[in-house]
Formats: sequence, C-alpha cells, structure tokens
Amino acid sequence: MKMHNPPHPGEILRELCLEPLGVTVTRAAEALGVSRKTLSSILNGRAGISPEMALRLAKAFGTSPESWLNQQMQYDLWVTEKSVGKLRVEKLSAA
Amino acid sequence: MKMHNPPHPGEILRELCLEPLGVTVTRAAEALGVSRKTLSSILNGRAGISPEMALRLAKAFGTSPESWLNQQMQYDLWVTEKSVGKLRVEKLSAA
DNA sequence: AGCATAGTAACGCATGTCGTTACACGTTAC
DNA sequence: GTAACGTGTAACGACATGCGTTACTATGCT
Repeated sequence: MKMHNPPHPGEILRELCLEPLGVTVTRAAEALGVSRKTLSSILNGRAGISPEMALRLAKAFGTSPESWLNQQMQYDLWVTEKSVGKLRVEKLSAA
Repeated sequence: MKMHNPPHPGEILRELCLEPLGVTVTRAAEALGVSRKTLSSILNGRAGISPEMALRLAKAFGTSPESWLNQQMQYDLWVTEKSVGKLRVEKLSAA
C-alpha cells in the first residue's frame, strides 16, 4: 500500500511525544541538547530529521532511531515524487 | 538484531545490479539520467542515495525506492553512531 | 596506436541542518 | 498595566552534501 499523504515527522513528534508528556518545546530542546529553533523547525516541518537527531530522539523517548528515519524517508519520498515530475529513466535489463 | 557493518548502498548497487546485467557505469549513468560522476560517487561510497536517486534506481531496476533509501538509512545511522560519540541527551518522561 | 571505461580533482550551484541573536505575539501571573 | 514565559520565525553564518561540467589520469581491449 502506498502512503498518500504522510505527515512530516515533526507532527508525529509533537502529537505523540511532547503533548502526551506535557513537555514544552523549550524543555524538550534542552533535553535533546539542541537549540530551540532546531526543534521548532522540525516540529513545524521546516527541517527534516537528520540521523543524529534520530539518535537523540531515540535516546530521549526510548524508541528506535530507525522508526524516526523511516518516517522521514516516507515523507521525503512523497515530497520528491510530487515535486519531481516523471523522471526520464530507461529500464535496465541484461545488456 | 543490529547491523554491525552495513556496506554503503553503492556496493550493493554495483554487485547486485550492474555486474549481473553486465552494464557499464557509463551506460548505467545514461540510463538513469545522471552524470557518470554522480553514479561513480555513489558506487564508491562517496555520495549517498538521495530520494530522487532512489526513484531513478527503482524505475531502472524495477525495485522499490524504499529499499534503496532503507539501505542508505542503515548506513548513515551506522556512520553517525560511530562518528558521534555518546550524545548527551536526557531521557524525557512525564513532566 | 586508438578507443572505451573508470576514478577523481577542481569548481560552481542549490539545498539543508544547526547555531546564535533578535523580534513579535499570546497567555498567564503579579 | 507590566512582567515572565512559551512559541514561531526572520536574518545571518558555518558547514555538509548532491549534482553537474570539464579535464586529467590510468587501464584495458582491439
């Protein structure tokens, strides 16, 4: 099945991690060891989740880095598919 | 289980896609619609697989973009874990 | 010799992550 | 009203990365 409109990972982060714990953005940024702006950019979909950030999130919330990067991947792929039109690519088979 | 030494995706690309088909780097680059240098950089582990490249590879080889990006993710994560030492991150629980 | 293949260095361009600083807006407390 | 806090965000710089072109080098095949 295809993801038709995956949310950016920042949305999930806010709704599934920060809000349930009642943690403020400022507090979470401190805990993660990044600037408030960096976290804010992610939460608002203006920045993606870098591998290092995935490791930080995993440590802070007791999840796996892969789960965060997977979400990011799905989102990036969706965005790229939409922005890039049809790519002119030949199918490669036996020479 | 943990990946202890994931190869960069370029290795897989060369060994599992180009070589079996007997396709040259130059030819593959043409088919993919990228420069020879761009493909070469990937094959030799000097560049990662971007979302757009994943789409190209998927089209050319009849695979899924996710499979390529997943390999890239595993590799990036492994590299980041090694390069970045222990991240100072607080565990976040209920406020 | 002549040609194809491959790796790579130099450069430039665009984008993206992250930090600091600073400003504007809301909400809550005094 | 005013002060404090939380939040979003614009501006700026630092740095990395993906991609392209061009050109040089090396290696192999005919």
